[in-house]
Amino acid sequence: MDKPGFLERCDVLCESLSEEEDALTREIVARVADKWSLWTLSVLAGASGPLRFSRVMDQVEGISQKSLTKALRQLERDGLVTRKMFAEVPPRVEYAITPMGVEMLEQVAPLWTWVAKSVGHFQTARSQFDSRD
Amino acid sequence: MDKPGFLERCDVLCESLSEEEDALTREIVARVADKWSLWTLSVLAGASGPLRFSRVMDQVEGISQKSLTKALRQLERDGLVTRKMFAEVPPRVEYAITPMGVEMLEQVAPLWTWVAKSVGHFQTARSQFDSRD
DNA sequence: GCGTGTACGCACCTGGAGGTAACTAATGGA
DNA sequence: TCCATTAGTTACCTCCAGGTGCGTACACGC
Repeated sequence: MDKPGFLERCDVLCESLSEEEDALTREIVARVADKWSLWTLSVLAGASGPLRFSRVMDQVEGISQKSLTKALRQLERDGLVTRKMFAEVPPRVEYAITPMGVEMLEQVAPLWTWVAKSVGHFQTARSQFDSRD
Repeated sequence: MDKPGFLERCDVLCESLSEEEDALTREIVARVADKWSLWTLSVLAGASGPLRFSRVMDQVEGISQKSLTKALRQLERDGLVTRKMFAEVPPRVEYAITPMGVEMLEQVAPLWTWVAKSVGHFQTARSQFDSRD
């Protein structure tokens, strides 16, 4: 079996990263699979401009206030989203995606579409496995 | 802000999936971020052939027996890995990556390398955020 | 006889993710 | 006067990932 392109590229890259950088890389990649982060980001990407907290919450169906707050904070901390507070009452806060956030989504898209396209393969693989003794 | 390519493609794809297929898609994507699954898969990809359980465990540094068993079972169930048992004592079991597993890694590679390449951006974004009042 | 090696399964423990519900502060409308 | 609104925060609870450690079956070399 040949060493696939994945390893050729990644081994080299990973060796050049410090332990701290490696941990951060894993953390960022992990965010892709987070239940809410990517969904939240894609809602902001799909909007025609900044969105208020409650507008985001409407579109990310099923999310709780607490989880949305947390997801947005993390995205903001990683520079994928901006947060703008207005000194009004009732409070108004607007969130927008950054160029970095857009770039991130673009990187995830091929993987996502491949999985969605291959969903049938996974279903049959699973049912085959499950119907064994 | 323009609707990025991610959504153009994914919205269409996601609408054509049943609720069950959509859940499965999310589950598979989540596996990418799993602490051990992808690492395990890449070890099998990098080997020149099938590997015994303990050989995999040597290379996936820090994993526990329990977690490796679980990761391999999931990968097998999803058709990304094959498991061959030999009726010997002491027991021998060999794991190998499937073509589907290789394909999966190839899809993940660009994302991973992009993140690793961008790790500096994330570091500065975080330290900026953290040094605010 | 006795330790060694193998690929687990099982029981127990811990931390973190994530849900619900209640509280907040100031304003404008009924 | 009373109430809804908004973007949180906090307390409380549950679930699950994942770690540790132990048991196991049996052939082999010493």
